[in-house]
Amino acid sequence: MRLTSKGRYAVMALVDLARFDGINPVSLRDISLRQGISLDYLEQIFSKLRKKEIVQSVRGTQGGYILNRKAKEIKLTNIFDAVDEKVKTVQCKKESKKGCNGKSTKCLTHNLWDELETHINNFFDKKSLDDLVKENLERRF
Amino acid sequence: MRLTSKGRYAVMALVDLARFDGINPVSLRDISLRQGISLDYLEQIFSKLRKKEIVQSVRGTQGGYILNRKAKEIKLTNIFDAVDEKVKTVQCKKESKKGCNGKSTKCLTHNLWDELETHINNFFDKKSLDDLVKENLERRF
DNA sequence: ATGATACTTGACTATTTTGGTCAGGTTTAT
DNA sequence: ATAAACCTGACCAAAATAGTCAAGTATCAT
Ligand code: FES
Ligand code: FES
Repeated sequence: MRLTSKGRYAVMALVDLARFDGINPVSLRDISLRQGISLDYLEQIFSKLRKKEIVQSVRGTQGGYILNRKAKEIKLTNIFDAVDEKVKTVQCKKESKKGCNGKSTKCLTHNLWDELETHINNFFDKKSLDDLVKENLERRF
Repeated sequence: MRLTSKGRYAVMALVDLARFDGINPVSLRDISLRQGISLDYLEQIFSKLRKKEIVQSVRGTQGGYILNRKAKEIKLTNIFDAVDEKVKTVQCKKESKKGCNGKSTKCLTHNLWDELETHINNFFDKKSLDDLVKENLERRF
């Protein structure tokens, strides 16, 4: 089970952005430089974040991105969701009664993977962007 | 974050095998047929399980595999470990003080990913093969 | 002895996913 | 006007995944 860079970068970038929340738009260029993430890649990521209304864009010179909701109300779940970093423990559709490889019934371990998925999502549901910023400041001093 | 088939199959196969624990060796062919997993792929998986002493092999006719320890003492952690299904939330080495892309310091979110990794591993540490077999029997009746 | 069954090993490969890059826009503050 | 910054879509190389294939060796049942 690996966390992909896309998900990691998305959170990293948003934590960076959240630290300036309410002051000025933050340009991707700045985030790119500070966090060492490719600008082009960031643009892909923020395009998705904007579509899911996690951030708002400000175009033109001095533009950039700002949070579209309060940091406390942005959970990791929302972020991962926006960039399609899904937690997927099975291949088969959850709703379907069929099993993985087209079998007529769910496998021996199906329930286990459901539990696992829930367990991981719990973690993402609890953590908000605000938590992350605060934890980060604490560590700094 | 996706769970790979290799890990899923390993657990699936071992649950199947554990149900016959202590009676007879179970052949991969049988597991293959019952669980719908390619025989060749199972062989790769069991080769690793044997090397990590999760199972023992019995060669020849009527041969197969048996558990090498009690089902209660085989945790999901051990299984995933054996088949190299690692939980990896970061790229950078844990021990190293350096960051991901060779940066001189760890990133803003590094601590978060460590927490996540621990959270997931907790789940794997708790669940034993025995638990799985029992849960499965309960559901059946 | 001799099949047949089943484990053993290692190489090979197709597909998918990942982690980007690149080229060309459009918008807006100064 | 022009530079900063967002926006879009296509493209691509490398890695990971999910296997297959081939050629064994060991052991049991008959
Ligand atoms: S995981 Fe799909 S059927 Fe069990
Ligand atoms: S995840 Fe590697 S430095 Fe933060």
